[in-house]
Amino acid sequence: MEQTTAEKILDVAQSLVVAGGYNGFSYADISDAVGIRKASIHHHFPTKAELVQVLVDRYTQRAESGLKSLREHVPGPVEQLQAYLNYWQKCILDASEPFCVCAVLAAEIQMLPDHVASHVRRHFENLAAWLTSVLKAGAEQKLFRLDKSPEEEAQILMACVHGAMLSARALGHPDLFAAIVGPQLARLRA
Amino acid sequence: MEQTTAEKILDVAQSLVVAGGYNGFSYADISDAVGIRKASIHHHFPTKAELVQVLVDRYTQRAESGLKSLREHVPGPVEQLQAYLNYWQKCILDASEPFCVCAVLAAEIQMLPDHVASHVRRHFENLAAWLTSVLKAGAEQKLFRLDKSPEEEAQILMACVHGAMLSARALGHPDLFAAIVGPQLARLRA
DNA sequence: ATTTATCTACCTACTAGTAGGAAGACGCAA
DNA sequence: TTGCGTCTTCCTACTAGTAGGTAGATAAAT
Repeated sequence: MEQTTAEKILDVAQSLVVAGGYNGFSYADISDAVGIRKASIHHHFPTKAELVQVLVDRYTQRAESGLKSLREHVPGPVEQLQAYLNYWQKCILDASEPFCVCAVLAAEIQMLPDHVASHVRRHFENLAAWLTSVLKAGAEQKLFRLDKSPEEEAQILMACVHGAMLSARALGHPDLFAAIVGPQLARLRA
Repeated sequence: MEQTTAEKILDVAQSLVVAGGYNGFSYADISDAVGIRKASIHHHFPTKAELVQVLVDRYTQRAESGLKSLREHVPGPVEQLQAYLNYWQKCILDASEPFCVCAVLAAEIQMLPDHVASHVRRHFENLAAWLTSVLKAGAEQKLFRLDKSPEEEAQILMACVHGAMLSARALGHPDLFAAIVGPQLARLRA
């Protein structure tokens, strides 16, 4: 077996969350897509809250290790940031993952189960921290020219990325992502 | 009577949408909050899709007339933009409307009823158009210095605003909105 | 022999939505 | 003014369908 049932469930659930948020899908939807009965999903993930929590956890960990390996394997801070933005641009353009799981969930965070909400928040913190460290490194090497502190610039950049995803989705115009995010990177470069 | 039942329903529904999106509330929730029976809501709004469509329509119209009156009654483009950002900053800080209705809905636009989705898209178009015209006017008066076209700068700004809302909500830190959006205005000023 | 994964069958609570009626408000004619 | 029909609003009572979740059996794997 190349992929466990639990992983199939998580994959399907993730794309359903990306499409419509926490309340936008049901166990029946997963059941249909995976090809097992509804009750079998409960065997792997007793409750929906638990399922989404695991899903967000997996997403956060993957993101963290992906970002970490960018820092390790991509030469300079400018290129690291570019690679991050390229990743999302590709995901949006080919519609493979047209939105960040945690961004959708953040929009409805007020009515999310507590555990899910805190995991979503943590992803935002991790991403902001990563951007901060890249910007800081770039500024020290005089590759970036920051108007504000690395922390603040990271928050601005993160907001632009999420906002760009939202605009691209709302206006049904995937190219908007690059059009919004590109100039932001350009303006940071020294 | 100072407020009709239909208006009460729309008000309650709007704050429920802001909190949890299209699938984050039910007629029963509205029923509880307004103090009428579930069936009575169907009298005013036969279907949920219709209710949300009217709600988005009302929201879009209010936004449009609000933005229009800013352009008419606030002296200069810089101040008009500032007033728009101040409005949202106030809404977020006092938690009276901590998120844009259309931004929440945009996040789940893929599974929204068609009519609702198109109304949401139109709000994004309207807002982008307003920002474009303010930026264009400001650039002509040498009050703004734009790196890109007014259209592109408007998209960037709109994305920042929505992203800032999202970050403020996700991180539970309302001040973040101003911290993100403030510098963006500052950098546009000539 | 126990654990794991799946199934059928079911439950309760809730979903959006409907049917039909009661109470009142409206205008209008005698 | 009274009385009549109509329209609006809200109600109780209901429907069919779906939500998340459970119980218990079966079969295979360890």
